[in-house]
Amino acid sequence: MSRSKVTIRDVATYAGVSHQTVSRVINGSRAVRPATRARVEEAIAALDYRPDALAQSMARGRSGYLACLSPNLTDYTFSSIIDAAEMEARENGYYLMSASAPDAETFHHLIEDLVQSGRTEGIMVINPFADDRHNFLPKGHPVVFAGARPREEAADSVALDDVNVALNSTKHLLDLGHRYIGMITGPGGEDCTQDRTQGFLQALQQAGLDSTAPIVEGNWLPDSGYRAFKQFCALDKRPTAIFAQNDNMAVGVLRAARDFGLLVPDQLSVIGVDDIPMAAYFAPPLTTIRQDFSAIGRQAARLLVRAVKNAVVTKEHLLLPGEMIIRRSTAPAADARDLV
Amino acid sequence: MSRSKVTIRDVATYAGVSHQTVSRVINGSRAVRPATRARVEEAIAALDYRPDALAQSMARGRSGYLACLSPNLTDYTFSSIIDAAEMEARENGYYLMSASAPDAETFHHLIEDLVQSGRTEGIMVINPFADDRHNFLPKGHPVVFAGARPREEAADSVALDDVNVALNSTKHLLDLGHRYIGMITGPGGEDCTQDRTQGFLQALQQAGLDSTAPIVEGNWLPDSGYRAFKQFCALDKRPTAIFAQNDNMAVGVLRAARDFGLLVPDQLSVIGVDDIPMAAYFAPPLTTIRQDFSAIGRQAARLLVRAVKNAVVTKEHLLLPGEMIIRRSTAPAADARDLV
DNA sequence: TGGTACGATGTTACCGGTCACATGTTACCG
DNA sequence: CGGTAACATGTGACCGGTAACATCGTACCA
Repeated sequence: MSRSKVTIRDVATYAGVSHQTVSRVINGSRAVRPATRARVEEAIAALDYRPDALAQSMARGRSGYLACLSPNLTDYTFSSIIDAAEMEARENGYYLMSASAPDAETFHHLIEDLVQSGRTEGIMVINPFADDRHNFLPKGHPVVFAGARPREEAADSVALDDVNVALNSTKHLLDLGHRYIGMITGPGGEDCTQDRTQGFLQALQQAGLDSTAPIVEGNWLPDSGYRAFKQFCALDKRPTAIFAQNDNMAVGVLRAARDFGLLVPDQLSVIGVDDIPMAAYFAPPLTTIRQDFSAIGRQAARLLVRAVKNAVVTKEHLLLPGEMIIRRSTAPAADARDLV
Repeated sequence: MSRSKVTIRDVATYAGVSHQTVSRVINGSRAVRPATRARVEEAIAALDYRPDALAQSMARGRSGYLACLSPNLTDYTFSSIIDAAEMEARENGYYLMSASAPDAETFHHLIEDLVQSGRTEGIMVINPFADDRHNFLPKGHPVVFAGARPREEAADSVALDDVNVALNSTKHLLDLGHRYIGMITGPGGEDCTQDRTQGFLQALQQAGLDSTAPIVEGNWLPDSGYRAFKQFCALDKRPTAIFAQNDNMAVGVLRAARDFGLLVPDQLSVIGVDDIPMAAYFAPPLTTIRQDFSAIGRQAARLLVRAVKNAVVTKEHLLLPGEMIIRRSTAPAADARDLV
């Protein structure tokens, strides 16, 4: 009942000390005699006092909040990064508040309102290079990019080693004897798409294959994988293996193959990227490259906290490795199999 | 450069008015002469002034934040609710900050720190009755439950109409001629599990079947569905259809059936609940009851905002209907088919 | 035993807004 | 033309903490 109105001065009066001493006790200052501390703590308990976080923030000039902007929250890859980041932030004494910005305009508005107004001390941006939104980023404010390498060096970043991941998945297919491999990419403008494409082409080149491999652009969603499959089928020569730049699209391929009577992996190998939780449950279970989303989130939060605390430090750009998870959607190429 | 230090009084001086007039302009008060307003706005632009959100919150006594606590963020059902709630909150002038509380202790601690300290004005709790965490909820503080009916009437709530959803899915199986139906439930302690179980039994009863149907407890995750399938197979008489209380577990059953050489839907029908985005991509595509997570989130946020604004209103308890999505994992029972 | 340093505590200003109220100005009316 | 209402603006307190500095007492050392 008296709740929510009891202030630090009430406690001070009750304990017979000055409000500053109460403040010292709250903040664990050593400069308080044990007896005094005990009296204050007793008063705090008696009055059920809780420091007002807003007033603290105001006085300290630190809000204690970090922000995380992502295109949405429903995508597993985003939400799992955020989940980890939030915990890491909390363990470091910060709250992470996440907001989705489906479009650049919302993004701009959020930056304006979250950052410029001092609500947040630092900001984490997931998948920042899907459009021109990174241009709106505030100068001189701690920023970390998660899930994509930054095009500029101005901020810390944590991302999957996309080039190598693509390189390795493609190599896996090559090792299985596939010589004509199709790829389904993410939207062309995205950094991540470009890196994975680069890795793919690099692997082909290293194998001495010309890079006339068929490439279809998707949008990360299963249905675009489904449609891409149909495009591959319309080609004169159908690829014997498909590298989808994420699991969602790979799953679309799996489904399409089934619908059109093509056996995976016997007639077509499929590999994805991410290792979404359901990957093992499709038919057949999906071979993929696992991303450690949790690590990405935690590292990003850690870098952000660091940037917030020490104004100037050299920027770090972390590239996390992927882990190949071989399930049953990839197999030796039909012609290669004959040789065995 | 001068950024972040320019205050309302700087603007006032620049415009030759009092700080209070600037405050009026910021807040869109009508009581400012157009000419004055123009001068102030000019000053604001010239100085690149942005009101300090913290100071505003402090002075107004309102933080402008709502909190959302959920067991985690990675689960699609949670993240999609939160995503929608966050947007709705934002459209109503609030920020929603979400935090995951995997266990009751963390939950308790978060409540303490987020609510009691005045950081947030209201709190949304997703899936609140998994353990005793709801006992920690603060009295006299706006609360809304999302995703589960509350056991007490003290707060608003928005949830799927679990009883009817279960009733209908079971009826669907009964209509297909199945007479021996197995069920995989969520953890026994959860409200949602209990409601869905109730609907299931109710449907059986209405069909004049005794309720000796085999029931196995799962944990909402695919693997528990897989294991449940094996338990069903160990029975003297194997069910011809399975109602899984969520899609994840249904997917586990699909996978297990395939692994053990049972054809779905020919030899076994499977139905889930949720309609996760991937539901259409399994083999076979999963029949399920769609939950409108977005509506749940938005409604919950709307109720919370309402509760925050008007201290006392009668509590609302919204029950949203599910939508049956019939795909290919359910089919007439083998014996019933013979009759056709 | 006096001076100094340090530990414990109090005092006052301040963070950057908003609020309640006072004051000044303009307009309207009898 | 004086009085009053409505409008426009200014003044000072206040929100609930923290920071910087002042003060006081005591222990230590020469």
